[in-house]
Amino acid sequence: MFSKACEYAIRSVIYVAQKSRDGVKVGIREIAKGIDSPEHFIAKILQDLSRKGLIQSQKGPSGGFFLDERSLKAPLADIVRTVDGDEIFTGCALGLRQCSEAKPCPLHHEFKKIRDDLSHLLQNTTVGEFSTQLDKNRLFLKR
Amino acid sequence: MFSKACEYAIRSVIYVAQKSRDGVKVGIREIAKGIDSPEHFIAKILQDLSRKGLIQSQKGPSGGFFLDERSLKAPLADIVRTVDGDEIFTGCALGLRQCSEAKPCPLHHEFKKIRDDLSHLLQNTTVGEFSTQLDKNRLFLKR
DNA sequence: TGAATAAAAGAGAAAAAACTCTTTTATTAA
DNA sequence: TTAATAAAAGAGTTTTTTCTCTTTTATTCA
Repeated sequence: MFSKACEYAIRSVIYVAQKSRDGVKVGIREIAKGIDSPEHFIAKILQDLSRKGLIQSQKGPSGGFFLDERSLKAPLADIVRTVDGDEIFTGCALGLRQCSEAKPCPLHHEFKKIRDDLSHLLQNTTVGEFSTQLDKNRLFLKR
Repeated sequence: MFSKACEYAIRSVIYVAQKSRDGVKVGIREIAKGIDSPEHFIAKILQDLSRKGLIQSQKGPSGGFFLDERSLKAPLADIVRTVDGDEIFTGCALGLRQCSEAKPCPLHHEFKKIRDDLSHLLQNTTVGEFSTQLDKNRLFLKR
């Protein structure tokens, strides 16, 4: 469904969101431990998200990653699109480049619903909305 | 969503299904042209499906691939499961190994619906059911 | 029976994705 | 103003996926 990079990106950002709500910046090592992922790999991914403004960062002592108000309200779709492109939102299930209403692949019509549901889910879910449930151990980001 | 191999597999099998309805066997070169895919690559994939009985084949002159009655009625889910495993049917959206009702990832509950819809679609769609629409150029398998 | 045909099998090469390690740059605070 | 810290950047390696080429085996039919 999503690439590994994208899975890590979503988990990282949700992890950072939770910490940010308490005004805490968090280092890459802690994020890696918090979501059980390869440290250097997610470093690259977060650098990318940072450059694109989906996550904030600060260098130096007491630095780390955090999310500003705006980023906390961003939909997960933004993260997915940045890491994986919009294949998942618009691509053909069978890989046809020109699949469309006019020239549909065999799965086109049925698949549209599923893709749309997925799009809406990702578009209507924000990065910051899981903090409370994570605090209460009703949701998990690792294992 | 699906791997390239799986996309080609589905397109190949649907292509062969259409020909099989007319009792025609079809060679790998024709399939490759018919679905616009790399010939040797799909050869491997079809060999695998053949070993597992999801497609039939015959060597030698006037040989080729075809589908028997049973295979024509098989759900697309069988093809997907054979090529890509059942990650897509049961895997966690965020890549957690132990994601479950009891220990859900942040997307678990919402995602379940989408995954279930996808499962049902693939389970209720048979390999052979597109032939008529393909004949009428209402559906397409390449480009 | 033997030449032609077509899938099966073997053995890769190329490209992409996943992951690692090292060096550099920016920032803080003592 | 310097030592420590932490992200950014650069430069890989490893693994997986995608794709290719060659040889072998089975089958047909002339």
